[in-house]
Amino acid sequence: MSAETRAHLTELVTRALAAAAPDAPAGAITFERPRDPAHGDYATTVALQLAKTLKTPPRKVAEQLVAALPASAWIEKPEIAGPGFINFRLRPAAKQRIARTILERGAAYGRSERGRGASVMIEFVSANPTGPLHVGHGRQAALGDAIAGLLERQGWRVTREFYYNDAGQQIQNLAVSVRARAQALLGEHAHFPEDGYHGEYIREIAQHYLDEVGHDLGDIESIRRFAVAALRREQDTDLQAFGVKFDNYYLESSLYTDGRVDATVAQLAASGKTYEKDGALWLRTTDYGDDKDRVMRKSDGGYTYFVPDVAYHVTKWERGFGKVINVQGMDHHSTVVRVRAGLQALGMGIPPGYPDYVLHKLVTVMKGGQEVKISKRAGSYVTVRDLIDEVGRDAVRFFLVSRKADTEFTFDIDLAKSQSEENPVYYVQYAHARVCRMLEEARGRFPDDPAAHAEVALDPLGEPRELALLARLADFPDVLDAAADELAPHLVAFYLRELAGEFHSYYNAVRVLVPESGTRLARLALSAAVRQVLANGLAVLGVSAPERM
RNA sequence: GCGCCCGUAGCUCAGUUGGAUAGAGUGUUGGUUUCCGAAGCCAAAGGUCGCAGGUUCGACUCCUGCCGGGCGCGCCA
Repeated sequence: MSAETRAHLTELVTRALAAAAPDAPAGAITFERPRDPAHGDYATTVALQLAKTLKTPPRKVAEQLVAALPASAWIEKPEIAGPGFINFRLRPAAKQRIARTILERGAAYGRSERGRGASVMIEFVSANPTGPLHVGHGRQAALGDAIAGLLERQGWRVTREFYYNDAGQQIQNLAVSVRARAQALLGEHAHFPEDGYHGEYIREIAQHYLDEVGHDLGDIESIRRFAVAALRREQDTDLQAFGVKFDNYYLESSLYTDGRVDATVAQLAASGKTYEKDGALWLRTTDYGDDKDRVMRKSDGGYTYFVPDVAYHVTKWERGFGKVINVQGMDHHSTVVRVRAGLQALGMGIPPGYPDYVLHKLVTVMKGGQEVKISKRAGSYVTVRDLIDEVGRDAVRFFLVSRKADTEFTFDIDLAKSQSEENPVYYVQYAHARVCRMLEEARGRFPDDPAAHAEVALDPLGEPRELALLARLADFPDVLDAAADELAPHLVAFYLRELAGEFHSYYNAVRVLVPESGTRLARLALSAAVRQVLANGLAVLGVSAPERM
């Protein structure tokens, strides 16, 4: 629903309410799109909602409201249906307007200022440099970047951040693994660590390391630095191929070197929310909904991982991000309560729900009819690179955001390959390419047609399919609003699938390039509007909108 | 055992924050191309919304209890 239409309908109903039911409690009037188009373009349930407080049957409330409704140039006289729905039907002129609006606004159609320029950070991927990115990271990358794209179009100042641990136990494990492989390559006897990284990439890194340093392995620290740098490069290359770009990389190690971890512990201790037991320092996270208290400082003096996590989120707050969204796998959900509890205990005035989390379920990968186990240590997991190489970047990105984050995702590689032409993304991209060709064809056949479709009279657009298409185009801003509010980019993917379907159906039923120029121009304008919305929607998801394919 | 998440058509999934007769894709079956892209379109068939209660004008949606699946439950990260 366009902003103008919403404002107009709200105005009409508000005036009718004031006239017919002055005692009605004030509340937001909402409109919905009926599932069945026969019920009109928009419907409101205010009569049903008010029936109880007004002590009047809902149907009667509806009748009184409709009787009091002022006349409008935008909508037909509404109908009452069922128990008391009020159904509105837009006049064709009101629907036709949307095409002009889209062509005038272009890439900005669907943008809003709801974020008011406030800063939001989206932290996602955040893979440690211990191996290539796996499909779970791919889901995070697709989700996080799409959410970032949504919020940018809602007027937020978005920062994409990648947080990683470059100095922990896992990194040490990586270095030891690489050293063992390097020693083996030199023909030396090497003890490979039990829980080491077994992937082939470890051997490659070891080989590259030897190529650089020769036979003298050097100390473990040199190996660590080399391995981390190599894996960071590989991850960056993959992310670039995926079309995801981060504004900032934050190193966990820096939290220690700049004293933030110690400062956080001291601050928590001062808050009175900690206690010593069994030689360790505990945080009373049960005060904030956790099911048990958590150790902050182990009896050996080291910190548990959630302490730097809290310190890290303090930096987000202090860097001015009033809104923070973390995109992580569901296996991290136990950290949600813990991190929030830590932030609360600091007493810095950070809101209880800070930060937001989008947790996604695991991606299971099927290949050759067998499940491929996702495990860094096993080294046999499917990487983001594998998927991109096999089914293409656009298909992977579209696919990975086509489902709600909290549902399990089965990515069958064989299926994705064999059916790649029937992927939803191809269907949507094909629609875009089809309009592009149409507009090109029109330029060739009717060189005298003005290019400025926005100036064209749109009243020839009256076919049911055209009106349905116009209504669908008008939904786009609402879809973006809902997707941004719910951090649910799959809504955009579904919308695009439906829009493309509506469009293909239209193009099969109606000829655009008819001799009559008024009709032709109006249909070309509608086509151009469809193309624009497809392009805008695909841009949100980070998927390209090809002009031909 | 405890906590969180999920359960909708054969399969993969939506469901507009409680609204009208439950929706797509895919698969199956049938139809469709002198003409702007058939990578398309049209139609049929396919349902105990996991089960049982409760809340109310009205429940796939909210509450309770079961059943099934996933994840987490360490002084690991």
